[in-house]
Amino acid sequence: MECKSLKAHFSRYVDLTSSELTLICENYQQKNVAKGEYILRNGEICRFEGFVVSGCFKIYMIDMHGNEKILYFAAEDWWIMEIDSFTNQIGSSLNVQAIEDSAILFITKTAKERLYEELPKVERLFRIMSQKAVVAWQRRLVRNHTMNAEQRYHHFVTSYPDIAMRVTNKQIASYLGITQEFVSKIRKKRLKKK
Amino acid sequence: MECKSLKAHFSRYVDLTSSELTLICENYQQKNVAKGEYILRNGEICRFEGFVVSGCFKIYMIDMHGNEKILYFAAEDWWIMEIDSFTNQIGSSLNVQAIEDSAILFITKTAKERLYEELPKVERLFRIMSQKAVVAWQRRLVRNHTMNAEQRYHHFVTSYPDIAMRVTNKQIASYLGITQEFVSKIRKKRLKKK
DNA sequence: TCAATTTATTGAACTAGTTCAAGAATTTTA
DNA sequence: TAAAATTCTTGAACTAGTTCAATAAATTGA
Repeated sequence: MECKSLKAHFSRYVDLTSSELTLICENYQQKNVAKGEYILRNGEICRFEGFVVSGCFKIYMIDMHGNEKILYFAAEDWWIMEIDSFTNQIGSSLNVQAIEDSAILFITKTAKERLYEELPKVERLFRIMSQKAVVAWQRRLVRNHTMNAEQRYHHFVTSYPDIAMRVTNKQIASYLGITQEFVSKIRKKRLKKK
Repeated sequence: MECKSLKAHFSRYVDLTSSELTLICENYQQKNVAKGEYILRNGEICRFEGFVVSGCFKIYMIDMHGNEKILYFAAEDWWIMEIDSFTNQIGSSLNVQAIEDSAILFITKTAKERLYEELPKVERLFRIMSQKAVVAWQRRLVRNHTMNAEQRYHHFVTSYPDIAMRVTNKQIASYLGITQEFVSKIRKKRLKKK
């Protein structure tokens, strides 16, 4: 199976022989997901862990006011999973929806568990990736506390220019925790400057 | 060595025999930290991973305006570490300071690495704990996006009543990402209601 | 291809939270 | 135990960001 990008991704974190990489990747299956399709809905139990090969997803929550709050976007080389729901087989609090025609590689819970047993290095791999994720979430929280909306918008479009071009302003607003209208005003101000 | 609370903490995540627990805990050393003392400063390389036995710490960053931004408080049974700095031996972006006379159990990088080799279950343990941490940071971000300052204050004091009583309002304000003055106004409003 | 729907823009009125300043209360230090 | 330092409180003026409403632009669907 074609799983080059996943192999490259894993190799960034842990040294793996090519037979180890093959063993790991044998557990992943490819799946195409059409734009608009959900691969996980709030309340469902997450039975897979996915890696984006192509396309883009939004991962969001519905807040207490019924509004969609985008937690993050997942394009090529990003993970889509609801760790809590996947590990503990409890209802998911997140929704994962394709915002482009996409392809993912996914692994089931059973296969993942077998893989952890078969190859303990996989524990290390996911430990390291999770620790990286913690750092990233901490940094995002600090950015939210120290930067104003305009600075956060600027940070987003310069840090993730590819994503910024592929998603709507409304979605960027939701991700940044501000209103669509305010994003529009920020953009107007930025256009003037140039 | 006395390391009951650490053993109990580990046992919550992975099933470990008492000899495994003992093996793990042999790698931890106890240390007393006086109020005000730093166990890690911005720029230093984090050479340990700590677990709070008693007392309380604040983990904070200095933002672009020179202001202290508290990322979290760590009291009994919480971890104090700078994952990024510890794992990659790069300069820390965080400061960790005792805000009460405290005692911690800590492990050095060398001991931690040996432990991962000796007992692969430790990889799993820290993988699971990191994954829990990711979920917690995600939830906090969503709370920041969906709740106003008053609701966040309320959430904090009801979720962590013990911490709320031990830290100053200024510190709570920093943790919540609002001003000290506004916390004062929220408190006034809440007192009136009762 | 055209109608329907969603998204983007704009402005005016508003509000949650900030800033500044000054005095009161508490904590720390010597 | 007094002096010094920090924290807390309060009010007035301000501002970043919201809300609402209406129109324009873009996207989607049959």
